[in-house]
Amino acid sequence: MYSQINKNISRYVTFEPKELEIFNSLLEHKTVSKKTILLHEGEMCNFEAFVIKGCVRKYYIDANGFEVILQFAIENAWVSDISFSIYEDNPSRVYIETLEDCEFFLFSPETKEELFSKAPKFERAFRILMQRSLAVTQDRLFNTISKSATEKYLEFLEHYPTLSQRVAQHYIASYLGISAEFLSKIRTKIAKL
Amino acid sequence: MYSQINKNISRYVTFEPKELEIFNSLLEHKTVSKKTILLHEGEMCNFEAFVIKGCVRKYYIDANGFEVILQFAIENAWVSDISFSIYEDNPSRVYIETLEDCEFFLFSPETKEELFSKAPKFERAFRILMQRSLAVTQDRLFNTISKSATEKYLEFLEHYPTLSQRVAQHYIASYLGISAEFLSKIRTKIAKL
DNA sequence: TTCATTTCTTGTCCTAGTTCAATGCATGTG
DNA sequence: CACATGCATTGAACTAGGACAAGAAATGAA
Repeated sequence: MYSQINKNISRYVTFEPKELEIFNSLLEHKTVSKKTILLHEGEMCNFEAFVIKGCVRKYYIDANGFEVILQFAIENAWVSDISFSIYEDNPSRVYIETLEDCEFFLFSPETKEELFSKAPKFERAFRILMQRSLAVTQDRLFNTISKSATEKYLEFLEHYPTLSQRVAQHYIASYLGISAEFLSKIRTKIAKL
Repeated sequence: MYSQINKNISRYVTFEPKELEIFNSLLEHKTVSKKTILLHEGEMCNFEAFVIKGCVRKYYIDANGFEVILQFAIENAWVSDISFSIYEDNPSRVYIETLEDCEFFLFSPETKEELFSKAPKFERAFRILMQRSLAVTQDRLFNTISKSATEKYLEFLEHYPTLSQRVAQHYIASYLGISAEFLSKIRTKIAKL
């Protein structure tokens, strides 16, 4: 049950069995059905979630009412809204929604603190996870700015080979920052090659 | 001399004078003249820099030879290439260049480790800094995807009021992900209002 | 002060991607 | 099963922004 998350958290920092025990004891296990919104815009995000099974999307709604998907999180990924740390008092601007039936491990900010005080090495592990998310996001920013829609789509397929089967195309379009219609045209063009 | 950086690092974590002393003793002070490249593509980034004075840009070069600016760092900001943490063995894909005469405090990865072992609370401070960078980058990704060039430029002016005076316009264009010519057209249109 | 280099502006033409239908196809639900 | 809703496709018309070129203005080095 805990092997997935323990493997994930141990990727860059090695933990003692005892430390992992503390970690596991603080996790909350949760099952959520498809199409459930875990976090609404305007709420405070009081969790950090590790996806054991399933798929979620994290998205903003822009000034014109369009959804912009910031992240897909599938098995072994973390999701949360960390933007509260920018505008400390302000509530979240993002939505987090399950796209499939999901299974999670959850943390509240308080239990995270408890973890850090009981086993300080986790501070380091979470710093490195954060660092990796930043690197991924920077990479995506670069791609968004410098690549054509077709290039972005092909790269997406390479990077998330299973995802294109699992989620609706218009979500992928939204993730890539292009219209659903245009993605469809790209796909027919690619298929003809 | 150390008050700026100490204020910065103490923003989210409170340190004892002794801890700050350790921190300061590990910093390397460096003066670099304008137009110096601190990090070339293909090198390992062996520093994390805090800008005391001056301005630097961090950029990629895309497949067509175009520069894409990922970050401007001015006084009290941190710059580094953290992408090494994604592709552990791979060297950096980014350049870091001073745009003005600059003064820095520098850290090597080794001294950072030394700091963490001597004063573990810094692990936390750097985790939170990382988290903030991630939030800023996510925000920027959202803007890049969902806003028009004009909106992005106006927001840039609001967010970095001094920067538009300090750096060449084509750098700003590159940061916004638009062509220098188009930015110029936007500016004349705005001026006519 | 002069010449060279970089930066900024402006115009013209062009294209990648959008918007708005309309249509067909899946799907899930009672 | 039928029907409603959501999803993907296609086409036509449109537009934001890019590419290119040429000139003006600013900066800087000698």
